[in-house]
This record gives sequence, C-alpha cells and structure tokens, in this order.
Amino acid sequence: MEKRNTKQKSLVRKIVRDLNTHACAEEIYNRVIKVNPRISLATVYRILHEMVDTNELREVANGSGATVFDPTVHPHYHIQCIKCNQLFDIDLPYHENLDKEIREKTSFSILSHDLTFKGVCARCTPKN
Amino acid sequence: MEKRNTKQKSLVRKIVRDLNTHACAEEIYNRVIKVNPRISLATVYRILHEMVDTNELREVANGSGATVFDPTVHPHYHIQCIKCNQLFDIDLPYHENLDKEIREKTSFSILSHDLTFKGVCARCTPKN
DNA sequence: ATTTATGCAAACTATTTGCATTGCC
DNA sequence: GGCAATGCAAATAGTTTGCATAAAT
Repeated sequence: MEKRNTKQKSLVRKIVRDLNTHACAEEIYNRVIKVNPRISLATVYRILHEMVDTNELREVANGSGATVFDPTVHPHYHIQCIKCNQLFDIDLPYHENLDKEIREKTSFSILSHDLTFKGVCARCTPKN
Repeated sequence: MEKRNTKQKSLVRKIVRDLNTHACAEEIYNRVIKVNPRISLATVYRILHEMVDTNELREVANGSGATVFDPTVHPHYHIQCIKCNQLFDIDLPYHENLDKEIREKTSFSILSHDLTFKGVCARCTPKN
C-alpha cells in the first residue's frame, strides 16, 4: 500500500497548513476549488482522512453534526461558543494529572483526554 | 405553545428513565417499539429533543457520527473506548477550578466544560 | 372546538463507496 | 506497466420536515 504524491494532495496539504482556524470538510473543499476547480469533494475527504491517519491533522467533533478539522495536532484544549458554535483553540497547558487521576479509578487504559469549554464568545455577547 | 402529555411521551420517558447507559436514538426507538410498535422514529426524535430542552436528558456527541443520549443530566465526565467507541460515565467530581482558570484567560463568558477521557476499555484490551 | 402531537414519506446533510479512468512511481 | 488515486454519481447514515390526520385539553 504505497502512498503516492498527487497534485490534489499537495494542494489540500497547503490549504490546511494555511488554515488559521478549524474548518469543516466543505470549507476546506471550497478553498481548494478556488485553486483547482476540478478536484472532487470525495477526494478532499479522502485526503483529509489520510492526513488524520498520519497525524498531520486532527479531527474534532463540533457537537452539532459536522466534524471539523484542526491543523494543530499537539494536545490542546478547545472552547466553543454555544450560540454560534464556533470552536477555538485555547491556551491552557495539557493537564497530565487528569489522566493520572483517572487511571486509578478505572479498568480502562487511559491514553488522553479531550477538554472543551462552553460559553458565549465576545461577538455573541450582547453589548449595552 | 402549551405542551401536551401523550402516551408516546410517557412511554419514551419511561424507557429513558430505565436506561442505565447512554443510548442513541435508534436504540431508544427499538426499545420503545417493543412496547408500542406503532410509534414512529420521527416522534421518538421529537420527544427526545423536547426532553433535552427541558433538561430531562443530555445529548452527547459520540465522535463517530451518531449522537447519544445520557439520562444523567447533572455535570459529569465521560470516558470513551477508542476501539469500540462505547461511552461511559465516569465518577470524578466536576472540577470547577478549570472554569475559573479559563475565565481569566479569555473574553468568553464560560459556563461549563466537557471532559472526555479516551482509552481502551477492559473488554477491548487483549488478554494474554 | 381548538390546537398540539403523531405517523408517514420525502427531504436533507454529511459522509462514504463502487467503479471506470487517470496518472504517479 | 502496474497499481494507487481520482472523479463522478449513487449509496448510506442519521436526522429533520411537511402535511394530512389523530388525540389531548
């Protein structure tokens, strides 16, 4: 199962690297077809999944249906606005102690944890 | 918009109360139709959402497509097996300090956080 | 009697897949 | 040349919606 480099792959990789936020497959696809209008959505999905498998990209459930992709792959936390559903990275160190805390309480072998704060973002906060 | 009590609603409520785990809409529907085979899936969805709105039920994204419903509504954490995807409640007190920690770092108004541990459950751990 | 809730089928959204064809290595 | 990757369209999964009818208040 040798992997080949194609123009589609390099294009999607470039678009993903240039993302400064999270984006869903459709959004990435839209940026991609601005450069190469002949690439298909199925191909974009296939490449994104390959990147997730090789740890070039992270997949994050955004709670409301769609999956979003996060170009930041090292462990980090998220914060999501409960009004507009936008998801942001948050600058808080990964709390290893939480994993340790759980290891003593369960028969699971714990690998990691996902932490997402919920709140209302500045833009969605009514000003008066 | 007055709410009415129907046999469908009481049945779904009973089934949900008797759940001792998380279950997706389809699973709840399957239990429901064992008692009343004439109830439709759309109705089950409508009732489940109503229960989520009234805080009788919690909705949890299980990461892999389907949404699962959790009859435990007070704040609590989850642990999910990365092999079988099953989601369990976990017995760890809610860490209020995490919300506090974030409040100082962001322009969001923080309400709460979701914490899900990832690992391999006992059943999916190969024994030798 | 009024008006919400239901059942059904169709619509929809996000994603995946089969397959013939293209194009890397 | 051979086999992986692509494009397309169709299939799938989960969920939602429109509308005529049934049932709760």
